[in-house]
This record gives sequence, structure tokens and C-alpha cells, in this order.
Amino acid sequence: MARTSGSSSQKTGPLVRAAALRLFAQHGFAAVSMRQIAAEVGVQAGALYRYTPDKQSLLFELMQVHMEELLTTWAEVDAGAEPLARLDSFVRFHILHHLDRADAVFISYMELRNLTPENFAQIEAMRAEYERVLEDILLACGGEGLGDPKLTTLAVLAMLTGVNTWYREGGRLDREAVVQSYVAMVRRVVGV
Amino acid sequence: MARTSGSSSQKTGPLVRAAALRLFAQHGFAAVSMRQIAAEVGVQAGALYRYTPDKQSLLFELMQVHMEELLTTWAEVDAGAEPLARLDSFVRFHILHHLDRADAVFISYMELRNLTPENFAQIEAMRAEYERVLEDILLACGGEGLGDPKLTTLAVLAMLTGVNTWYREGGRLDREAVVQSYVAMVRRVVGV
DNA sequence: AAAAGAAATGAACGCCCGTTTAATTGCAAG
DNA sequence: CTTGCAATTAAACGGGCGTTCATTTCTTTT
Repeated sequence: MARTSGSSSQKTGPLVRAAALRLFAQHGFAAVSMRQIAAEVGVQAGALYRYTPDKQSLLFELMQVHMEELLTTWAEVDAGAEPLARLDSFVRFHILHHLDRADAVFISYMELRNLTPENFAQIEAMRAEYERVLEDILLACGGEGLGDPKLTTLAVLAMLTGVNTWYREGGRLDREAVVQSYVAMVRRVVGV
Repeated sequence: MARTSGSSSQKTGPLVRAAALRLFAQHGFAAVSMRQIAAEVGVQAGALYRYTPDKQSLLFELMQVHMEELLTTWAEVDAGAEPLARLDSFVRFHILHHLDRADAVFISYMELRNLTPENFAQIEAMRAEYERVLEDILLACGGEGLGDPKLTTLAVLAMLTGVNTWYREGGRLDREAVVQSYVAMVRRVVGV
């Protein structure tokens, strides 16, 4: 019978993914070797292959989990209230969720080109689904100034995701101040 | 006397940089080998070292030229007219300039972590200078809704640079339509 | 205590890396 | 036509790469 509790493999698997996440984000997928990941976990390189078929799958799984979590978490948060409240709620959610997962966000934007075509298509579909979420909210808000909805969606998402590139904990503005500023800016972009 | 005209080195240098630019953008700095760059130029790997001291300098030079060109080109374009016209002009300039240099833009955002600390600091200084350009314009516009100027600057730049991630020639919207939409959106963000 | 089998090791596989250097090529000046 | 030198080659350097696999270690169940 297989070992079922306290086994090392139930710990090592997550450790491998955590190490890969951190190292990929810091140095880039191509610049990180399986031996580096193994060293971070405290294991030899060969042992990693009990937890992933290869390096590429390791990357894909990190992105996949990240995108799935993004979609399901929003689904839980979304109260489906009146359009304007939903918009504010989305802005807050996006910023805070992304700030809490800086490494995964970084990887998901920077390492798309290292995915196989099939894996890329899968990630891209989830990204499109997420964009659709915001687009639907914008359409429901329907500000009189709202121009092309798809273009506005992409503009707002770029603006929001951009926070990750400069926000630092303990900086001049805290999270709440940032959220409130962006809520106000997004409202103005949308024209409501 | 040295050969002064029609020499091969006056051609090979630019070819090396062009090949590196394209390959770095497509596959990432770490994933591209000196042998790949050499093959693209039609030369052996060793020959590259007449045109760059090492791979890292090749990357740095590409970014440096890109950032310098960004700053000097804006300086030429900037008419220094009334604030609102300058803002519109900046939006137009940023979008079109970046769309014309997709590879260099991509590299300059994605490969920052592959720079040595000294090289990084130099690129970062130029980026800060560029941000300052927009911040000054925003302050001059001084919309009543304008919140934190630095935060607004970063939000607008993220929004504008984001165009590069989705715009495709021959798509649903042409450049002029995109520019006009963004001019309108940026005006609203700034509150003027 | 013995058996079972999962987890991990460590060595090996063939291959590619960035960079250096002596030797060669080929153009242009004299 | 010779000479000089810039441009390039080809080979080599030590080292790291992703991945595989026979073997060993370790933990749990019986």
C-alpha cells in the first residue's frame, strides 16, 4: 500500500512548484536550470521528475493554476450587484489579487512565448475569459463616454496590471490608497 | 591605412544588432545563443566579438539606443504648445513610436532583469526621465479630478504601452482609430 | 522483524553554451 | 603586384544543460 500520510512526496511537490515559481519570476524560465530548482528544494535534479514530466510542464502548470485561481476567485467575490458597484469591486479585486501573487503574474505575462502552442492556446483562452468578465461589466455600466468596449477593456486591464510593476509594500501609498485612486480613474475612463 | 568605404564591418555591425533584437524579442535573451545570432547574420559565432564585448553588452546597447531614441524623438516632436494639446500629442507620439518598434519595446520591458546593476541603473534613469515628461504635462494640464500625479502618470503609461501587446496591423482598428480612442480616454483619466 | 514500494540519489547520456585564439581570407592602399 | 591589416574562420576551452535509470535509502504496513 502506498504511503498516505506525512509522506515526503506530499510536501516535495508543492515545494518544487514554489521554488520554480520564485526562480522563474526572478531569473526567467530559460535562465533557470532544473538543478537550480532542485537545489532550492534540497534535492537532486533527477528527483524533480517525480513531480513533473519536464521543465515545460512545470511552467505550464504554474500558469494554469494561476489563471484558474484568478477566474474562480473572482466568481466567488463577484456579488453581481448593480453595474457601477461591480466595476469598483472588480478594480479592487484585480489590484489586490495581483499584488498578492506578484511572481505568478510576472511569469504569466513574461513566459507566454515559452509555452507549446497547445499550452499557449489554453492559457490564452482563460485570459480571454477574464477580459470578457470586465467587458461585460463595462457594457452594463454603459457610460455615455464609453467608446469601443473591447479597446476600453484592454486599456483598463493594462492600467490595473501595471500596478504590479511599481507597487512596493511600505512605499508612499498603501494598498487602500492605490485601490481608491484606481477606482476613481477607471470610473473616469469609462465615463460613469 | 584602414579600409574606409564599403567595408564589410560597417554592414555586419548593424546586422548583428538587428539579428539580436529580433531573436531576443522572439525567444528571450537567455534562450538565444550567440551561435543563433551568428547564424542569422551568416557568420561564425566568434566573429560577433568584433562588434560586442559580450552577450550582455549586446542586450544593454539595444536597450540604451531604444531609450535614447525615445527621449530625443519626443524632444523633437514636442511643440511645447498649450498643455492639453501637448497631452494629446504625447499620447499619439507614444502609441505610434512604440508600435513602430515592437521588438525593442518588448525587450526593454522583459529583459531588465538580465542587465548588470550598473546597466540597469542607466536604463532606469532614462525611463524615469520619460515618466517625468508625462508627469510635467499632467501637472500643466491640472484637471480638477487629477489625483496623485505620479500614480496617474504610471497608470497612463501602462495603458498606452499596453497597446503593443494586442495591436496587429490589419486588425479591426487602424492606428488612427486607436490613437483617437486613447486620446479621449487619457483626457478622461486626467479629468480635463 | 520482515516485506513492500515510494522517494531520492548519483552517475551518466549527448548536446549546447559563451568566449578565446591562432590561423586564414580577402580587400584596398602603396 | 605586393604588402598590410581588417574581417572571419575553425577549433578548442571548461562547464552547464535536460533528462534517464539502476541503485540505494527510508517509511509505513503487515
